[in-house]
Amino acid sequence: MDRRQRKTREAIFSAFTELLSEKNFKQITVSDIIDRADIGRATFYAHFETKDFLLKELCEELFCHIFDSSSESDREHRHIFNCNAPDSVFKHLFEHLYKNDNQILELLSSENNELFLNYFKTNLLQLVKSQLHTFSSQKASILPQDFYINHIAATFVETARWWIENKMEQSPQEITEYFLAVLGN
Amino acid sequence: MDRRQRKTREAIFSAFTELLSEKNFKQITVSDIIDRADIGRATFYAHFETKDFLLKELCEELFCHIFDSSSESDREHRHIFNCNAPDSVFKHLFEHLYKNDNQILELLSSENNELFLNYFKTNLLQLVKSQLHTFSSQKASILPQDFYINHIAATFVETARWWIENKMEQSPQEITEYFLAVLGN
DNA sequence: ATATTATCGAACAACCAGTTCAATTATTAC
DNA sequence: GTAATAATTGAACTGGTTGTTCGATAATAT
Repeated sequence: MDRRQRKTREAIFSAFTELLSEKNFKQITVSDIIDRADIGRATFYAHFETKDFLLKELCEELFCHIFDSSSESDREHRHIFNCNAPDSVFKHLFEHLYKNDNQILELLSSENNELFLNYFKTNLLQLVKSQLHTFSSQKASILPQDFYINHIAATFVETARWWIENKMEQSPQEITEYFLAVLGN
Repeated sequence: MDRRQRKTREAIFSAFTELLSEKNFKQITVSDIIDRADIGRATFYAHFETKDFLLKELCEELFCHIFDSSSESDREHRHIFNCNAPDSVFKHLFEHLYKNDNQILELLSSENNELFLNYFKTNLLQLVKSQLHTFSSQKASILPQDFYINHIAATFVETARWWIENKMEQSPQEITEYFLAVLGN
C-alpha cells in the first residue's frame, strides 16, 4: 500500500478515536474528522464510504487484534485462547479492556453506537461457543443452546459495561469472578 | 386539552409507530412523520421539540402503562405487581410483549434506538429492586447488589430481545422459565 | 524520467432540521 | 351568537451535513 494511503488512513483513525474520547459517535461529523486529521474532504471519501464504514473498519481492526486466537505471531495470545482453563479467556478479555488499548472503552460506553456492541457480541458469540464446555452444563441441557450462548455473551457485554461505568474499581480478576458468579460457575 | 391538540398528538404517535414497523428510528425523518400524520411542519414542532423527544414521550406513555404498578384503576395490574409470587411479575411483562400492545416490539428489535432500551432498563431496575427477594440470595451476598440488580435487568432485556428475534416461538410461560433458569432460580 | 496514483480544495447539489410569520380555522368563554 | 383565545397551516428561510465532482498538484513506483 502506498505510503500516502497508509498515512491518511492512520490520520483518520487517529482523529476518529481522539474525537470518540471527546464526544459520542452520533455527534461526530465527517467535517470534524477531516479537520482533525487535516486531510481533504475528497480524501476521506476516497478511503471510507461513510462515517459508519469508518466505525465498521475500526471495529474490525480492534476485534481482529483482540479476538483473533489463531494469530500466527502472537504465541502467548494463541495459548490463552486455546487452553482450557475455565476463566482465563474471559479474564484476558477484561484485561484488554482494562488496558484500553485503542480507546475501545469509549465505544462501550452507554451513549455509543449499537454497531460496536453488535460487533462485540458477534465476536463474543464465536468465542463463547468454543468455550461452552467450561460452563456448568446442567443449564445447557434444559435451555436451547442458542439461547444459553446468547445469554453468556450478553452477560459478558453487560458486565463490561457496568464495570466501565463504575470507573473500573475492580481488578480484571475480580470482575471475572463476578462474571462467572452470575453465570453460576 | 384542546380536541385539536389531542387529535394532532394522536396522529403523530400513530404515524410514528406505523413508520417504526417499516423502518428503524434512524431512518425515519420528521418529514416522513408529518406526511403520514398529515399535519403541518410547524404543528409537529409545536408538539415535540425534536424527533428524539417524540420517542421519549412515546416511551413514557408505554412504560407508564406497563410499569405503573400503583395505577389506581387497574386492580388486576396492581395485584400482579404487588404480590410475591416468584415469577408472576416477569411473566406478566413477557405477556405484555407477546400482545405487542403498542408496537413496542419494533422498538426492542436490534437496530432500534438506544434510548428505548435505556428507558426499558431504567424502569426494569426499579422493578427488579422491588422483586429482589424473589431471587436466590446466595449470589447477592457475594456480589455488589448494584451489579446483581443490573445483571437481572439486563438479562430480562436480552431474553426479550432473543425471544423477539426468534419469532416468539416460545409461550410467555416458557420464556419466563428460561429467564429464571439462567438466573439460577 | 515517466506514468501512475493519492491528495487537495473548492465548489456543488441534495437533504434534513428547526424557525418564523401571517393567514386561517377551531375552541372556549361570556 | 359573538368576541377572544388558541391551534393549525403552508410556505419560505437559515444553517448545517452529507456525499460528489473535477482540475490542479504532489508523491510514489517502475
